[in-house]
Amino acid sequence: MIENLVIVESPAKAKTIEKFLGKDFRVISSFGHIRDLAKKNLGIDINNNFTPDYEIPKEKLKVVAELRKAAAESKYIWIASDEDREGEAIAWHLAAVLKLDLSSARRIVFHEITKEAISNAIQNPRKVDMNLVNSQQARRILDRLVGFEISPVLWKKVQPALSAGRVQSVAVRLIVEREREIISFRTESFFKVNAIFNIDPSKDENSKIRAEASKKFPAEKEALKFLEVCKDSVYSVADVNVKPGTKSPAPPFTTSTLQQEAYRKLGFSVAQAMAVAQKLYEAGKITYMRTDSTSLSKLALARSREVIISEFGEKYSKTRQFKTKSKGAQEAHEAIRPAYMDAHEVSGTQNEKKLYELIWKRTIASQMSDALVEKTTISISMSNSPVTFSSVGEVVKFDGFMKVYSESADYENGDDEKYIIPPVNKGMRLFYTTISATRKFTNPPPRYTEASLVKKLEELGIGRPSTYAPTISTIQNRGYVSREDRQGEKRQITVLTLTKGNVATSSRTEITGKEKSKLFPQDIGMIVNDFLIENFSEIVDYNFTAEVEEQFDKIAVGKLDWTGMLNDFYSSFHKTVTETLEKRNRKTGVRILGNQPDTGEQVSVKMGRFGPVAQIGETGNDKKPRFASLPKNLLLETITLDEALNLFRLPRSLGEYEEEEMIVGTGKFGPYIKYKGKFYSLKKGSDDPYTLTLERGVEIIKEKVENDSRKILKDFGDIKLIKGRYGPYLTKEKQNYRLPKGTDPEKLTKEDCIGIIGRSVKPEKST
DNA sequence: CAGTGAGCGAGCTTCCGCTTGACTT
Repeated sequence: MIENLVIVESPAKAKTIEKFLGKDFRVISSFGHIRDLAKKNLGIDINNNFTPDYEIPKEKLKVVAELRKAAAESKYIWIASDEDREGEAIAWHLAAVLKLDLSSARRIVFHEITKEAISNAIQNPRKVDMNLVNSQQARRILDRLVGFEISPVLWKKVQPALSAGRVQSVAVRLIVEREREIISFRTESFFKVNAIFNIDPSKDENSKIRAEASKKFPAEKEALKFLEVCKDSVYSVADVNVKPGTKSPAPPFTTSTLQQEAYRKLGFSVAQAMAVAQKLYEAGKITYMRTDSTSLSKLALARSREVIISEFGEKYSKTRQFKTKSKGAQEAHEAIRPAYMDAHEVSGTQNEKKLYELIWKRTIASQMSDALVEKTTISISMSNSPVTFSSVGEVVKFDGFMKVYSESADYENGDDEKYIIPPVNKGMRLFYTTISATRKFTNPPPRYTEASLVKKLEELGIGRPSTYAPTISTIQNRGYVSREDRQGEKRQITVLTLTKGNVATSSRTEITGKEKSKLFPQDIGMIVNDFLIENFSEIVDYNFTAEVEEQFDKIAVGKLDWTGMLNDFYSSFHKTVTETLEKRNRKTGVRILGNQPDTGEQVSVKMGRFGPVAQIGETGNDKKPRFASLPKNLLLETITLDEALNLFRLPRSLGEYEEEEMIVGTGKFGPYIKYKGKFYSLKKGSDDPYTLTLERGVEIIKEKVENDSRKILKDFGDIKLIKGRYGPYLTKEKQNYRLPKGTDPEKLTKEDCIGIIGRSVKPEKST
């Protein structure tokens, strides 16, 4: 019999706490929630005041059995789930499942995992807060109602197996609307004038001043005219303005800011950042990684100060506590920080080291002094034009936190390069070295990355630290959006350059529209989004979550009855659901593009059973319509008649090679070549199935054959050792076999392989 | 694995938030 049992949510936390609490205490974990609404059906008795039907999910049965056993063996049970809405609900479910008396259950909370905070908590137990629990029940039930009533409407009116929800549908909406802004964006061009001035024309580069003209010119003609004016102008310094300023460090990481910086600085996907952070957390190297709080424990503040003073000196230290400002933050945990501030680096994989270093730097920087900068602006006047030039330079007088870490921006703008301005005085005469007018283009708004989408969701107060990564997976898994690259296109840039009294015209190429790992909406995402906006505008409104959160907050403080709140919401919501089912037609995103020039048949596109298709002709006529699937880079919304007609040119023959016909087509996995009964994928972006030549086709086939042969480590005839994604494996007659642990693939003989295959029992295919 | 697009319709799909594994061809 152990005197005391403490239940926390996370096993790693349990391990740490147990160390603080002596041998009268046993600490175990519930692994998060232990009960949820029934998996099948709605799980809510609507006609009985929204009574929830809770059940223990199958995968939680084992944990619950262990909890029950431990509870039976203990005299006192302390429920130490997190101090937020979900944590309170977990406490309540634990009390119910372990049959604890609610009036006497010992509910404790602590924000920091320190001996002091924990003993303090043990000395001040309280009861389970039913108002807070009820606000969680309202949240849970509302989400179930929204998800489980709207999704079936989509199955009927759009396509099976689709989904909608308070969080995911807004995430999709953001991406769809951004894409439409990009589609409707019209690029404009203008000429920007940059100059390099010199203090003394006989001297060298050290006295160079880079400046930009205050005026932009709409076209080449005007830009050229201005350069002609520049030719004969006298330039002088009209003003020198020196302004001191300070820069402050960013707060320590929350889940959202960690995901953003891990993407910007390390190129991690949101899911990858979380997986690596989880490893660091489990190894006891960082604090909890799912948090919305920027606050640091007193201990962390003190330790950071020690580290900063010993490494950089007293004047680099400035202890700060940051206030969390994100909407709906619950602050059950600390910010994400190193568990031990004096550990600069950790052992582990490359990614673990890199992410840890980022967390260490961010945390330390947050406790360092402001940087002092001096911003100098020179304005330069012209003798024969009202246009002025200005040059901006920034000098760091004291680096402060910048010694360690600076936050990155989402979209780097490229030409704000910093440089040091040479000393100049007002009235000083300047001489131009070169003045150039360069054609520039306005850019459409940027597409979201996973990380910038998380940032936006957090700003809107939608979703929680534990759901950002799963939400982004969900909207991709449903096919609503897709993370993709784009090659971009070349465009010519005209540059007019004035040097030594002569204007020369040149041109250079730049790439525009290049994208890497950006979120693109898919046709089905756009159709579902439009359907939801037409029929459930309240739910997909950007403010919906904020509005219901306000009500949950009222429930949490006892100012609003939770079942009443649900009733108000549901009565109008459910009416919308039934009306939509009754009155709305199926939505296919159909567009009629025009007619086939030769036959006059109608050409249209729509979402078909197996995805987006182009169609020539109509059903119900004598002549059956012809169909062609849309490739990934064309949207139903923007495809043109010519693009649609083009799709019907495939598959086509490239001619014969060694007396066998080579066919190029496009299928389930993109464009391919079929030759001698085998398929070869075309290179993404560089090979176009419409213009591919026989010669290139032969090349592709040869490359593939060569690549495949490199994957074969050993060839024993019918048995081959292949280099695969998860390490080497054996293959025989299209069956694959794993190597037993500890096998050295270098030393495998054919006999060894036969043995491994003989001993391996193929498990039944499971899902 | 590189297709499919007639119509009927059984039985299935689905939410958000807490937490980690077990396992991968």
